[in-house]
Amino acid sequence: MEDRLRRFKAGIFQALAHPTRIAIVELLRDEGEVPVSTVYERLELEQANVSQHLAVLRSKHVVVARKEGNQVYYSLRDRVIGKVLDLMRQYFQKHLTESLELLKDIRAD
Amino acid sequence: MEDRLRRFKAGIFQALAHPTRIAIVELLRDEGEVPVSTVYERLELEQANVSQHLAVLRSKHVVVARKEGNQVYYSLRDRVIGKVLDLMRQYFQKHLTESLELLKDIRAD
DNA sequence: TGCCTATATTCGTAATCTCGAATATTGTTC
DNA sequence: GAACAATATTCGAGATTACGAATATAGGCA
Repeated sequence: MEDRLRRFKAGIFQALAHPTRIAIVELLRDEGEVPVSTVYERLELEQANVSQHLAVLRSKHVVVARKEGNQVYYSLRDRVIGKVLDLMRQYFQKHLTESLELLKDIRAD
Repeated sequence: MEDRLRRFKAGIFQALAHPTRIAIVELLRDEGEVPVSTVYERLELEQANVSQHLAVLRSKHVVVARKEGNQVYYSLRDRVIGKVLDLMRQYFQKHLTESLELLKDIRAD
C-alpha cells in the first residue's frame, strides 16, 4: 500500500534519471507544446532515440502526446514536474561548491 | 555545456529512482537523524542491502553520515529533497482521483 | 493506388543496477 | 591482544536500460 506509492514516485524519478530526458522535460517546460521534430532538432539527437525517451516519459505519464495530422505534439502533463526541476535548481545552486566537485567526479571517466 | 549540469540532475534523480531509497529518504525526513540499524529494522530489510542503498544516496550527497562511536547516523543533507517528495505525493493524489473517476465512468455503462 | 513525411517499435548488444551471500572494516570492551 | 557489534564492501548472477540500425505504422497528397 505504501509501497505502491513509493514505486510510483520511484518510477517518475527514474523517468527523469537521464540527461536526455531532463533536456526534453526542460524544453517542454520552456516551450510548451512542441512536435517531435522540434525536440530532436533542438537537442541534436537521433529521431529514434528521442522517440524512445519520449516513450519512457509517456509510460510514466510525465508527458502527454496529442496527434495533429501527420505530427505528434508533446507537452508536460503537469506543472508539478516543472516545479520539481525548479526545486532541483535551487538545490543545485545552494550546494554549488559541492556540486562542482561532483561534476568533476562525473567528468572523470 | 548544459549537458554536464543535466547529468548532475539526472544523477540525483537516479539516486531517488528506487522504492527502497524513497522509503529511506522518507524515514529520514520524518525521523531526522537515525542510525543504520533503525533504518533496516523499520523497513524490514537486510543490513547489507540498506548499506548499499545508503551508499548510493551518499554518493549523490542526498544524505550525510555522521560517525558516533560504533554507529553511523544518517540524515538528509537538505530539506529540499523532502519537499520534492511532498510534491510527488500531491501529484500522485491529484492523478489518482482522475484515475478513479475514469474507472467510475467506465463502470457506468 | 503509390509515395512521401513524421513518428514509433523492434532487435541485438553493451552497459548498468539489484540482490543476497560472503567478507572486510572499524570501534568497543574485556 | 581476542571477541563482539555495527556498518561497509566485494562478488556473481539475473534483470533492466541505452543506443544505433533497421523496420513498421499512420497520415497526407498526387
